[in-house]
Amino acid sequence: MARLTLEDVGALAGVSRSTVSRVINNAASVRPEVRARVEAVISQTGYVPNAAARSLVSNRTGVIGLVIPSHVSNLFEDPYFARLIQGVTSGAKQISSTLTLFLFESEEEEREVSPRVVESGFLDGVIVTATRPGNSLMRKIAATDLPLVAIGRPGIDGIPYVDVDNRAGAFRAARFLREKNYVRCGFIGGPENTSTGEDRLAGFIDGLAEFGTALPNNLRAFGDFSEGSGYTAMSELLDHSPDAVFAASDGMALGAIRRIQDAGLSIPQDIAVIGFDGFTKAETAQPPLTTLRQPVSATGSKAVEMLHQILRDGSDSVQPEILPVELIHRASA
Amino acid sequence: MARLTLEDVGALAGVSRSTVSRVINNAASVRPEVRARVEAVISQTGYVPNAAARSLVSNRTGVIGLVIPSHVSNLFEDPYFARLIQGVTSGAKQISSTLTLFLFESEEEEREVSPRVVESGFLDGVIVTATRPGNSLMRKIAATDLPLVAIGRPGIDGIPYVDVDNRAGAFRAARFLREKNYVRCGFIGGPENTSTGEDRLAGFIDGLAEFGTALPNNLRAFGDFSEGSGYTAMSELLDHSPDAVFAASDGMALGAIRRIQDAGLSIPQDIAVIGFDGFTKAETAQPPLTTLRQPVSATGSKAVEMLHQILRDGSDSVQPEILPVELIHRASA
DNA sequence: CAACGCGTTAAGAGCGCTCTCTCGACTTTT
DNA sequence: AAAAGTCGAGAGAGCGCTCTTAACGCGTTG
Repeated sequence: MARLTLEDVGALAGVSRSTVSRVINNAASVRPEVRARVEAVISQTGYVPNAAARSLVSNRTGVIGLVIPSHVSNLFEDPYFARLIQGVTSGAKQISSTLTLFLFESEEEEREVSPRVVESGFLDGVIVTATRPGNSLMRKIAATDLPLVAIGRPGIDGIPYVDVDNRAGAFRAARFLREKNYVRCGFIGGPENTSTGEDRLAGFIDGLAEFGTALPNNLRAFGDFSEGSGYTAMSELLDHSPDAVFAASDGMALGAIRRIQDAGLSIPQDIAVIGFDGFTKAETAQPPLTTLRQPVSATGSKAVEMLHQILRDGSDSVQPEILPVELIHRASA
Repeated sequence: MARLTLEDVGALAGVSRSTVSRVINNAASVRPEVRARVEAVISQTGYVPNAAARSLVSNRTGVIGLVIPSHVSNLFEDPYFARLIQGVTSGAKQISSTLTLFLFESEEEEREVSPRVVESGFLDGVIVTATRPGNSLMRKIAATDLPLVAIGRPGIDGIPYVDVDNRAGAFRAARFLREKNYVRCGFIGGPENTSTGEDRLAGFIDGLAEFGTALPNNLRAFGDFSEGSGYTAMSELLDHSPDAVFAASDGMALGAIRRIQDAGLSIPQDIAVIGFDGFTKAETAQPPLTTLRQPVSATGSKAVEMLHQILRDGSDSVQPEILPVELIHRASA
């Protein structure tokens, strides 16, 4: 059977196309009895409005984009993105939108696809994640009038964003370690040119400073959030005998644990370890990892919520949101 | 500035709307000199055709859906899906389509969203993954005329699908263990009502049978592919003293390794372990995991390719594709 | 030189929907 | 009881595009 149109449904219900349209859009000015008749026909026939026709005239597609830039493509296996996508999906469901994913694997791809993404009117708005300050993709999107929400502090003013309180979390980690009287606290950070990397470093330094402690350069090492990079970074730190380490991701913390154990040292007796993320793999680690749990899924749904608000009320109405992180105390520190 | 239309571009180039349309769609019958003039205007103005208007008339949206049913939502953090999504995305890029994600968290959601997914004409086709035989969502989609490709053997006849050769992989694992003279080979399987679960079990049994060995019931245990479930399943097997174990996922293999080590036994001396997946976490395990590497990303892009072929040539033209898996020999077996 | 064919372009219709405008029927007001 | 307002529903326009059809110039042919 060919697909039904509004006109067909109207004919079947003995009303005009306009009336059926009104019923579907829950508009007023339809007698309850007529409405019921139309609804009956709709549910019997299984009529579903044509999305393209609808958005052609309404300029709304019910589609939001989630943009994941190329520089994280190798990190995409990190559960972070899975959770984020789950959060965004569930947020999208709330506002009866669907999610389209823009996953770039090279900067070249970013350049090519961008006009199509942005200009075709195919999207109601986009969420850009894993930004690095000055990311060109974000800058380009921001330059258009496509509604935009960033996940993580964007490098550009005036862009609404959701972030977790990386700074407070790292601060908390430092305080926790100092209160337990660890005196040589090391740090394994994420990439320095990311807001997440910067904030977790800054928060940790501040937290130590609260106790009059500094973070010497030789107790800092950096990775890319992955377990392998944590292992390598820990090797560096080991030369300077820390008695505790705060890693800016659970993955790196796990790498660090492995490195420490490979050195024949035990956790937390010789070196305490704290991670950041709160993923399941932190629970089942040996020893279970003390970590700062960030609400990843909530970040995703919050971003959708903000986007929805912008779509409704305009972008002036929204403020950045900073979601709290929580210290989970387990055996590793 | 308001968005340009074909008409505007035509006016700027001194031609009609139709000609501009022809240029954009690379149709014949446009004089090179006119084409150049139009293209110049397009690139100067940054004109991008309106997606909704386009698909209203052409009945093509350039959007394909990836459906991930509810029963795996708790497994979504498994790198499998990340890789699959990467594969699908890159396949979609090849055919200049975009990917929309349908991620369900409950069966109720599956029911509600399904008409919208399927009937609105919003999708050119869908890829349904992680199917269980008789999955109602798949059945429902198959009943419509929306082009469909399954990932993993679907329970329904006539549906084109891509799968990895689970059976041959498991067969290979059995042969590998028997050739190394392990005599009490245990099995940790996935959910029994999944095609993946079934095939890996059947292949393993066949492989053992090749050497005249049976797989007794007390050397079989089942999990849900997750690490925790592997740990639990291994506990059961331990009571029946296997000297080798084949786990139907790397996650479960890692859980099994942990369980074996917790029992004070060593790998592979006391018990050999083989996994299935070939994910990075298998490499960095202690000991590194021997496993069957399946081409997940390729599975995703292959599925898109098949869908594209169906879109072009009709669904009669495609045959199921079974992608090979590869034994990666490491220290655990 | 009229008739024809061909390549190139314009004009027009129409995809399925939303939204404004209008009109008719009915209710309220004075 | 007539004028005014209110509500319900239909007719029509038009969103921006593709595709069919028609027209137009030009060279070729009998």
